[in-house]
Amino acid sequence: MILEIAAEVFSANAAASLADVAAAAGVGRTTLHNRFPTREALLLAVAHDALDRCATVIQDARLAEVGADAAPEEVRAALSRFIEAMIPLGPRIEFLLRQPELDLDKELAARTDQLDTPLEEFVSRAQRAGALRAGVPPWWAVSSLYALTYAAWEAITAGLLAPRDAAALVLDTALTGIGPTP
Amino acid sequence: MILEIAAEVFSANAAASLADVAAAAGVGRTTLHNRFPTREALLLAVAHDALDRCATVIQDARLAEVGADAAPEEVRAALSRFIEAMIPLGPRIEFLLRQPELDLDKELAARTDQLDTPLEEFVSRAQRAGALRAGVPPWWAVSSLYALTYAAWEAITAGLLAPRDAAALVLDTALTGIGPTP
DNA sequence: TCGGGATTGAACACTCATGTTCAATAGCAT
DNA sequence: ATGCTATTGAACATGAGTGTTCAATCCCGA
Repeated sequence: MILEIAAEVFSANAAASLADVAAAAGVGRTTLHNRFPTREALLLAVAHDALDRCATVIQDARLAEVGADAAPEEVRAALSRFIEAMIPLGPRIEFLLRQPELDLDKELAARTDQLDTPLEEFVSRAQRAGALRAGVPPWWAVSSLYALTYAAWEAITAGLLAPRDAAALVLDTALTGIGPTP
Repeated sequence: MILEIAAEVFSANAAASLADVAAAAGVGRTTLHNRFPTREALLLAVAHDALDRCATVIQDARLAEVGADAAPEEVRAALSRFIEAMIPLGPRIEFLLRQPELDLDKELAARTDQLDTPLEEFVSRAQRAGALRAGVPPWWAVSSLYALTYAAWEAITAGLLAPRDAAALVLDTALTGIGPTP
């Protein structure tokens, strides 16, 4: 619980003090120090929690069940599950994006890479199945998905997009783009 | 010159000290203080410089010349000009993304909105011309373009993508997505 | 060569976040 | 009720960044 609030506070202000975090979480600053001895420990804990949630989302989307012979509808459904579940993680993704110092941590970097692997393999299989376009580098497909999902999250916080519509919009844009219907 | 370096330093570490910036820029800390009296003044100057460059890019892309009767090739060419010119602004866009406190500045927020307007109008005209798909909200088309362009910039810095290939990749993904070729 | 503005390093006071300690308190299980 | 643990506010020392001042120096045009 503290970790989610900390993610939000640090997202809104990367230089927020621990007193700010404690106040936002409704606990004393001493308590915060008891659980996370240093500022860096707190930042790492928030980051690992965020990655934990991403891992869960990827698991729950059951991308691994989609084989190289899957029908396009299956791929679409799996992607939809993934996007739908990623969107609520917006504040945590925002935190990871806005704390570039964390990129220097080897363990976090390794975990991030680990998260991308199943996604890229999924894309690769979907391409062989003809459900995603061949020729697109899997890492780029994954990057695009993340980028569009994050853009949707931003639009939601800006009040431009209804949360219920977000996943469909991202999926549609990712799959068919914004070009003319041929 | 100082502003570009400052953008890079603050992108790599949002909490960088003014001494860090001065050292990276190869000037004394006193000189930095002479030009930008306070830290906030420096941050605002960097942000305004970034927005200035974005405005120039948008001008130079000559989106306004593309009317509601433009051919798809014209629209594609204009978008290509825009994306191509945006990519070198990567560090500055990164700076704007990673300094959320700046969002609180009314003037900056107003300028950001002003920048989006011509883009959204361009999208709107291109949709009427049938060169972009109707039904996609113009603000979302613009958001998607930004998101994909930024993703490409990240890929470049990660060494995954050749700078020369970036614009074509973004344009292709934005227009036709990563779904199967129908 | 000379003069003036810009640049610089050093030093200073000030503020603020951090991390620590400690005694008081609250909640909870026995 | 009793004892234990977690929580809390207060206070403190420390370190780091900020903004200021000033004298020394550099650079460039006159």
